[in-house]
Amino acid sequence: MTKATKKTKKEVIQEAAASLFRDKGYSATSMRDLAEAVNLKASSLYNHISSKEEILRDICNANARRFISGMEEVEQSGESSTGQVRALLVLHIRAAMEDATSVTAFNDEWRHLNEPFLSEFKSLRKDYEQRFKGILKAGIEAGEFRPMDPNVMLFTLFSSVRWLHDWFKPNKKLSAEAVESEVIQLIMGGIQA
Amino acid sequence: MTKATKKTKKEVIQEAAASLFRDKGYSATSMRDLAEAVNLKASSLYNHISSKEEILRDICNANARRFISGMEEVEQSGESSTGQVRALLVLHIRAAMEDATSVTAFNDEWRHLNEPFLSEFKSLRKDYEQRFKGILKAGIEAGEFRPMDPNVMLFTLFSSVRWLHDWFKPNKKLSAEAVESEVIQLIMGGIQA
DNA sequence: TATTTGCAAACGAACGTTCATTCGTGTCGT
DNA sequence: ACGACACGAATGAACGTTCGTTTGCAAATA
Repeated sequence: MTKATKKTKKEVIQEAAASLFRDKGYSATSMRDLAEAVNLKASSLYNHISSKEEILRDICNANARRFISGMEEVEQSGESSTGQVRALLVLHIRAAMEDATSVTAFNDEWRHLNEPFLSEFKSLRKDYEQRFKGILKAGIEAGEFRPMDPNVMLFTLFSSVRWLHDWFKPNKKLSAEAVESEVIQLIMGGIQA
Repeated sequence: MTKATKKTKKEVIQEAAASLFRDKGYSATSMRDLAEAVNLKASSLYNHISSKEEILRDICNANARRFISGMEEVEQSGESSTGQVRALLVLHIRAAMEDATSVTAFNDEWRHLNEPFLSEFKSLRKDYEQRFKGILKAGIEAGEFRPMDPNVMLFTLFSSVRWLHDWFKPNKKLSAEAVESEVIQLIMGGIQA
């Protein structure tokens, strides 16, 4: 073993699930698919997890935590609006590239949560959006960004970094760092005054 | 009524399906859900369509046609690279706003196609991407756009307009025209030299 | 020995789809 | 104007399959 940290079987299952959710979607991924991916039978999964939805819930919560704590760090940084947006872009881009499977589930599959978790999740998400929008508004008022509808700005920013987990495979010609810097350049160039 | 043509039941079913596919995803939408949405029983649907997958196929094909014919028009326009990209952005934005449900299925659910339709679709998509990328490369070489990896450019453009079908609801404060012009401004500002 | 893990078997529910049948409507030949 | 007939549309019942999950028990691990 080259890896020092030993993964629990539960973590192995969660990662395999995230990968299947990305490739086929939550609904189209069966517990038998998942079991096969971790060399078990479907019934054995339940020694480690309590339901299919719990897996999705854990994935969504872990990612929500990641983004919210990143947001908090940015808010307390004292940076300019430009610096804050740049830092948030880095947060999104790194997450998409380092944890592609997990972020996909977070982005695309959360709607399959059941209540009350669905509402909880949506409210976390809304909160994050509001705080992001606040930064954009401040930047517009400060004259750092072009005058523009902050909603359009916000969702265009969000979307621009959403393709990464879908299409990006690092290679010789195009490193992760290069992608990061080019995407940021492109987007910041579009919003700056 | 501006539209003279009466919708066939098949079209009604297709539109209801597109809407359900957007809200719940293809896999999570059952034929009984769909039947209920058009006030029928599941078995009755098969008087009008031949399978669940056929519905998805029709949605994907209709949208593929739309984008490809738009691309052909742009290629023959003799516009500058800037003008061509701008026209393609309009194409994507209008499609997302006028046909939100259909475009969503097109964007997100095509992977549930079975062979051989899946491969056919992917090859159409690839072709479209290559032609779009060609325009971007020409713009870079002509000095109209910043020197940048064309793949990063391409996929960032694609993604930027993908939020529209998800989030945009026209209202008094933000018309479709305003969104269109602001998004274009933002993106073109990001890529122009 | 006590606890954790895995598995075969089985569960009810839901899935997409097929089938025989029914009902209404328009079109025949007469 | 008439019954005969074809046809599009809708239905309830049922098909075989797959779904997520539970159960009882054996093997491994502590």
